[in-house]
Amino acid sequence: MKKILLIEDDTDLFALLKYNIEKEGFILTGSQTGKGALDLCRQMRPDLILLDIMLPDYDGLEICKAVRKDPDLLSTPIIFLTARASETDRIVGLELGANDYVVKPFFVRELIARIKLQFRNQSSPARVLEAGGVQVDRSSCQARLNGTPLNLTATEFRLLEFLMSRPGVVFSREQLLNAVWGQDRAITDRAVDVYVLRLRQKIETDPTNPGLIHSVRGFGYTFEARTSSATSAA
Amino acid sequence: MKKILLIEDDTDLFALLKYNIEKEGFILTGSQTGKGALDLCRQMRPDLILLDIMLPDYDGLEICKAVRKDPDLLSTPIIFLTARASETDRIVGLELGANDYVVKPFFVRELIARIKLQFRNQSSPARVLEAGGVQVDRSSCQARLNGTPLNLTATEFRLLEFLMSRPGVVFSREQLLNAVWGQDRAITDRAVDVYVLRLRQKIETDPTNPGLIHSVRGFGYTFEARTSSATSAA
DNA sequence: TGGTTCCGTAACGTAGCGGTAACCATTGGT
DNA sequence: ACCAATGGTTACCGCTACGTTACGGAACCA
Repeated sequence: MKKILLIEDDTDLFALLKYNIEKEGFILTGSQTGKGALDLCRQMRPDLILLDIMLPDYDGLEICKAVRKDPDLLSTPIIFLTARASETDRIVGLELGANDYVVKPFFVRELIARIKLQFRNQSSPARVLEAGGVQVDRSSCQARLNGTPLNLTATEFRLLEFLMSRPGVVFSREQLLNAVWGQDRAITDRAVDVYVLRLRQKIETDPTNPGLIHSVRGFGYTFEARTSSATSAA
Repeated sequence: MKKILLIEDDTDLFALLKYNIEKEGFILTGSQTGKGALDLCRQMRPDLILLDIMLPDYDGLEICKAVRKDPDLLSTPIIFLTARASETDRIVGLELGANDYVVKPFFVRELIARIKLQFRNQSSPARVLEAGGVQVDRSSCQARLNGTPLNLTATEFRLLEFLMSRPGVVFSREQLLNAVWGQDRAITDRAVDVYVLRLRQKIETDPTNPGLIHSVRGFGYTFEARTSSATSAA
């Protein structure tokens, strides 16, 4: 189930939210101080962050900024809890990457609705990915190359799916291990190389394809369907 | 500018929203009936849809469903305007692909904030630095000079990225070693010089460029895109 | 139990990156 | 004008990072 991180210093509100959110079936971890919040984030990798903007020791906006700078947490949705409506301008106006906010006092059901909204919208992006003649159907776990089915293994599929979910973005081996294999697995990063090789052999059979999975020396791998453009390494 | 489609039957509210939304610089087209709304959508391809859930002739939810089925409109964000808080459950609960909602009566500023939120979230946080014709894209680990890709090696890229992250700030060789190479590495500071040279060769090919990486004698290096102004050293 | 598929590691070859050293150019002080 | 110090430039070689192959174990199926 989805993991939610709640950062809120008010003990009463914290308890209230914890009770109600867990009642909805989410797993809630919380911090009542801003101090350890960021480390906690990196550790638990929440699916969503509820962030009080006014913390005794930290500004919530600072935590938000820090999260957006961390490549691993970058796409984690953040919902702000703010005390005054006037603060919404700051939240929205600045390029912080806030995904939503609620103004105190709010109905718990309102917050729950917005949490669910985030998860809905997250999963909405295309059940099927397509680029460079490769189609990945998330619901049937089937990949096709120009219509003909590819026989990918589970790991191959997840790797391809993850790479294709953000075309052009370079992922380090460690990021790929975390995303595809899971964080705790003790796995050599060279395993990534082997799987990239296997994927390449399966999806780049077509010689017209200029290459879809690109190595970026010193950084990692990226998926990109290039039309016929120039070289790129970096 | 962004085009917004407003579907709302209440004449007063329609006028109020039209006035305020256009004041924010958005282009607003509207329909007071649900009937032609879908065709209007296909025609104008709005960047966002504001959809009243209670229309005299149509259910707003039906329009939403239809939009989500149209491949061209599928990813257009929809914000619902709903009369009762109890309706939010339907909006969120069903797999309609609503992106957000506001409950009437609402503050106009609240709606405006949520509109902006949609547009912000759409474009994932800018991970690109730009100055003096040089663009550094952190997510793709690619640097470009006036659009044409530069072939930077990993170290070159990180050095350029770091220098450009704080334009005008002078960094000592030691600071650069710590930031780009890591703290523990035992490396001669002259290595920095070599990499600055290599960077210069790659990004200052254009003779119009007056120089982007500047040496500050006795101190270190700085990145600054100077128009044509005078130099200034410590 | 045997066979097959999948998974991850180990090992090897190679291209080119990375860092050093050495030399040259420039600056600045006296 | 001289010298010292700093920075620019070049060439060279070790070694890292990656591609690739082969192998052993685990899981699955019949």
